[in-house]
Amino acid sequence: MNKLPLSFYQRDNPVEIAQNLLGKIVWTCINNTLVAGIISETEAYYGIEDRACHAYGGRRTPRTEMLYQGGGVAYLYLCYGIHTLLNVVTSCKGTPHAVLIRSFIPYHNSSLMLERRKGRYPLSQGPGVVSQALGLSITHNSLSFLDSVIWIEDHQIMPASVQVSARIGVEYAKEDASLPYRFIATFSPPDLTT
DNA sequence: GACAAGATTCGCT
DNA sequence: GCGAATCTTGTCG
Repeated sequence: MNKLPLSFYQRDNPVEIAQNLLGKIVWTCINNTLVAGIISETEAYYGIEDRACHAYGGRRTPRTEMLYQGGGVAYLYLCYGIHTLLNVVTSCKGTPHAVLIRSFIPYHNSSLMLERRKGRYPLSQGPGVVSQALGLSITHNSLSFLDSVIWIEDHQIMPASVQVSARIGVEYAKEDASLPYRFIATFSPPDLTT
């Protein structure tokens, strides 16, 4: 097992970490059952300077407090009252940077993901869908990636190519909405599912 | 205490 | 392609 160390998360640049997370493997063990996926799409949220970030302008509320706790924990929140979105908190204590996991490629136990998705496809594309497939809900907010039921490993899988674009669904962030903070990886072979 | 809006998904037209 | 679903959070009074 090659769990990512705290030093991976506590670097200061979430854009770099968002790119580095591509090809890493995210695991969850919920109800004593393992599932895993190869991270294939991420978005960076650049703390207080980023209008799209919940902590823009240094805002501190009960919800955003999590973002200030220092890298290496999970930030999950409910979007549109329906969907749970999974973020990786990065940087050090006091700096509210985060990376949103938007999609992954099923790597282990895709049959359980299909069950959790109620037979629907896609299995693991889209931020709300990612949380469903991994079995996560807001009750898993604040969990540590170093010592809990969710963690990320490095299996030395490198993307074959990486596409960069503007983030999705953040039009309200005005000029920051067009920043190139979204990263989409393709792999070779394209389907590594076990 | 009330209200508007949201880092989305799904089903139907 | 469009609109409903659904509820927490943040802001304002």
